[in-house]
Amino acid sequence: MGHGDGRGRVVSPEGADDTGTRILHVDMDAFYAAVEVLDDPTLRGLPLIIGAPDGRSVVSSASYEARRYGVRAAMPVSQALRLCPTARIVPPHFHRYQEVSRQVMAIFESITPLVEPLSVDEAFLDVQGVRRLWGSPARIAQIIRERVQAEVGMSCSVGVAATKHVAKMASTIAKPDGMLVVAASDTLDFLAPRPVRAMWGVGPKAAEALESRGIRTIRDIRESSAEMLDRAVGPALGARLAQLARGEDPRHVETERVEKSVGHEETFDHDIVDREFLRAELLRLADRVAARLRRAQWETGTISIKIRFDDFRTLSRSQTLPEPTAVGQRIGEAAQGLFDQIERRDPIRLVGVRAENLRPAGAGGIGLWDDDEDWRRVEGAVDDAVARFGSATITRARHLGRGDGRGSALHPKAHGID
DNA sequence: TCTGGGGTCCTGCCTCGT
DNA sequence: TCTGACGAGGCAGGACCC
Repeated sequence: MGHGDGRGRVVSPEGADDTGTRILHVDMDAFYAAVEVLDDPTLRGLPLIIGAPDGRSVVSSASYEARRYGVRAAMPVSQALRLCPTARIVPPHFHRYQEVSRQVMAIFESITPLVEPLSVDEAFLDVQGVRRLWGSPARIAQIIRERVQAEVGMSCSVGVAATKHVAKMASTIAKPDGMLVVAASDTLDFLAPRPVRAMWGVGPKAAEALESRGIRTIRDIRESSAEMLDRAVGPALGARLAQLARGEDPRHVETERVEKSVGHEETFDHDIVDREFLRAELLRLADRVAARLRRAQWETGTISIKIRFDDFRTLSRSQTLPEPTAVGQRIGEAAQGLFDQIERRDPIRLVGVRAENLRPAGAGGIGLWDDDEDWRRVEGAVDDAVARFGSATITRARHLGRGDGRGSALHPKAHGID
């Protein structure tokens, strides 16, 4: 296993025992912040908060300098600034993060074809079949760290283990800029003392449910009965945790992933009561969803909407369509229909539209759509809303409006939105 | 203090057809 | 013809992940 390198990092030594390992979990360190530093080196060493500076935005990522003040991802920006008043707020540049992500993933794929990206900044690699080419898993992990640093200019942390779950936990412990190798025979000793909250899939609720029954560590999970775990977190999660606690994880590295749903949602700068405006917003979101479906050549069989009220109560409504579609108008009408059935009239802070039950276009659907007609209708609805209210929120809605990949000033990419 | 946006998965309840 | 059991699928809500 690993040890500190004298600079507070966890780095397994050269020649660490990696017997029985084959999975690497590579996680970029404070990725968004690191990309911003890459593009503007004057930011290096500063506490950075990646997030929109105004409205109701939350922290997307923070540099380690900001994390020292307690700043964490998903924290409201206003709260982060109270903790670290000297932090520099940098608005996110998601397209740039995708670009750098492709560079990093290309390095992984030059090592092994078995790469499973989990998000823009992390991936699992199965290196079992490329040991002759590159060396042992621990050696490959070291090569990856060096190449990412040399070719992209950023640091990453790597966990090396026999299973995905342990590799992921190891990389988390190794952060930042570290590497931790857990030999297969060390797996149970590695897991035993760790808190249940460190397990993948255990969030605040599940952790509380387990801890209230005296189950605090992974060893405790291993020693708990199936019935006890079932009562605490339900049969599915209970069985999974028991398996992971025994060091078993049957999941392979999957290179193919099929999207199961596509959606868009938006939180307003201020809560909205006006139903017509909200209906227009649903239409706009539906149009963006439809555009993405068409680009991917998918159709949707089920539409769902999400509504969040000012008190944060959230509800969803869904409807299976008589025929699958990728037409913005049909998706929008379904979304509006679902919205109209909601009786509660309190101010609303968020609306969302999601397409589920996806299938390839033309596989029995109606297969007709017209971007221009969709767009004219959305534009008309937004125009109506602007004429009636003229608020900043509506102006923003107009700018975000066209999601079909055409247009110029109204093109979403002109505003950094995909 | 005041909580984004994009997703996946699970659970419980209900309806419907057999 | 009525009734109950059962499975499948739709729907709503929530936890979790990055």
